Amino acid sequence: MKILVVDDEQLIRNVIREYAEAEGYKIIEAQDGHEAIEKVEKNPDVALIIMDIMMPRLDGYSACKEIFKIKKYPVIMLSARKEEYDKLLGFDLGIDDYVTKPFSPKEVMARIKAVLARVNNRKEEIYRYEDLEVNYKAHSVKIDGEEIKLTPKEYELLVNFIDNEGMALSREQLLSTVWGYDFFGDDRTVDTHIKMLRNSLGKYRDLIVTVRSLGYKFETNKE
Amino acid sequence: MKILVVDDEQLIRNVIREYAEAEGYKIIEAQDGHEAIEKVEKNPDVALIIMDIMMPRLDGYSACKEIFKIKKYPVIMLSARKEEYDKLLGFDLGIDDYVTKPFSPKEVMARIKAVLARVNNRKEEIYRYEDLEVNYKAHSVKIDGEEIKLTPKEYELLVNFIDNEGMALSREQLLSTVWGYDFFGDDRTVDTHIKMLRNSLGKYRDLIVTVRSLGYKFETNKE
DNA sequence: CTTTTTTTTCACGAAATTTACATATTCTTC
DNA sequence: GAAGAATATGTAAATTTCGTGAAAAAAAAG
Repeated sequence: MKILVVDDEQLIRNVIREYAEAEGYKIIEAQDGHEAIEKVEKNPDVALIIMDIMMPRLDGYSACKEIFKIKKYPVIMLSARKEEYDKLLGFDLGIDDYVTKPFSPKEVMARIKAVLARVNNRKEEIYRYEDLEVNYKAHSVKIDGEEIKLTPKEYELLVNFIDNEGMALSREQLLSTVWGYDFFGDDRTVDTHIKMLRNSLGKYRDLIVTVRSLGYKFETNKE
Repeated sequence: MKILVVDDEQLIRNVIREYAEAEGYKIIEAQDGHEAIEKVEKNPDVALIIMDIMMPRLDGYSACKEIFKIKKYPVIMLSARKEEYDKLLGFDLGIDDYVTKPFSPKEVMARIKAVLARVNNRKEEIYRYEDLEVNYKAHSVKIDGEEIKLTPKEYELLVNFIDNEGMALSREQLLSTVWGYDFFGDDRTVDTHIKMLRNSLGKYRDLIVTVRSLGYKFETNKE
């Protein structure tokens, strides 16, 4: 999970990097608002932004405003003085949390976790097609009311297909979204998992359509 | 649904009002403990009280004591310093949640929702499934009418599972809700406690289902 | 302060899952 | 309908994840 740390003080960036990397997060740094915007554009998959308010060139508020035009990212604000907090509330920018300097690294880590947990907790729907039912909350799949057991990869694959219903996905795409950007294995691994997922899907095995020379797609006949 | 916000700082009251009304809640305000008691007497149908600890005239802690004599309302406490939590916990007043200042409006809203959801799920004082019985008030668990002894962590875990029946919970989620958001230990600690809880649950050990590569869920077959 | 209970860490083995790869099958093109 | 290319399938080895017990650490009780 990527975190973008925006602060003009290198010491602050280093401290957060050290602690966050120990927790398994990937850190990207920026020194000011402008650089923050650039980094977000290059790394649209950052999960959280930690942003100082007072910075040269472009301050934290303004940078957030710009960044939110691209996408509404979760943000934790850093600031030196308490009064700035009141301003923040007034601005109603949609800041997720706020930490005053000086802070303990432990506190920042706790807040990072808290914000990410809250943001990630928004799955609630159930996907249905005929007698196929995917319950995201329960992490379960039912066919004809009977729960079928999927391995983690099968489940992730299926969810990814459903999220991109009707769209052909290349093996590379599937590898990078389901397996992760750091997977260095064989393309054909996908085929094996498709095979297993199809078997698990039983009478719905044909929802996964082979797109020759490209990859696969999930397609229902509902129109 | 009515929420009573008790804080001497108008800014805080305004912020909470603004966010809560956007979510469809009705807000009543009070500036101190005495006023809070008055407002509760006038509006006995409030669904939740958000209360600051440090206030002039009558502090939040004492106000709660008085209010609970009327009725046990769900309460979220606000406080400026962390040490104040410990006091709260020590006094075991039955606070549902607490938030440290400075807080993010979103965090408070998330907690409001969580507390209300939990309270609504607990209309009954006792959770029952077949011969499993959890008495929230008494903090006790019975199987076949026999009380079983759970350690505090086992009990908290079980209650958390029941509150989220059917939902797959990651180890991180369990750690942050049962252990607290500032727990910095090993993920696998959860496994050990699951093991112990399962052993304690005897014939109901299978109600706790492992969700491979994710965590665990509490699942009954009742439909 | 000592004893007891509870919590946490950790490492091992078992079980489930993932991967690679060999072979079979299907599809496309001519 | 044959050749070549791409996909499907079966198998077994490699890896990951989980359950468990034991011991260390921490907290609570005496």
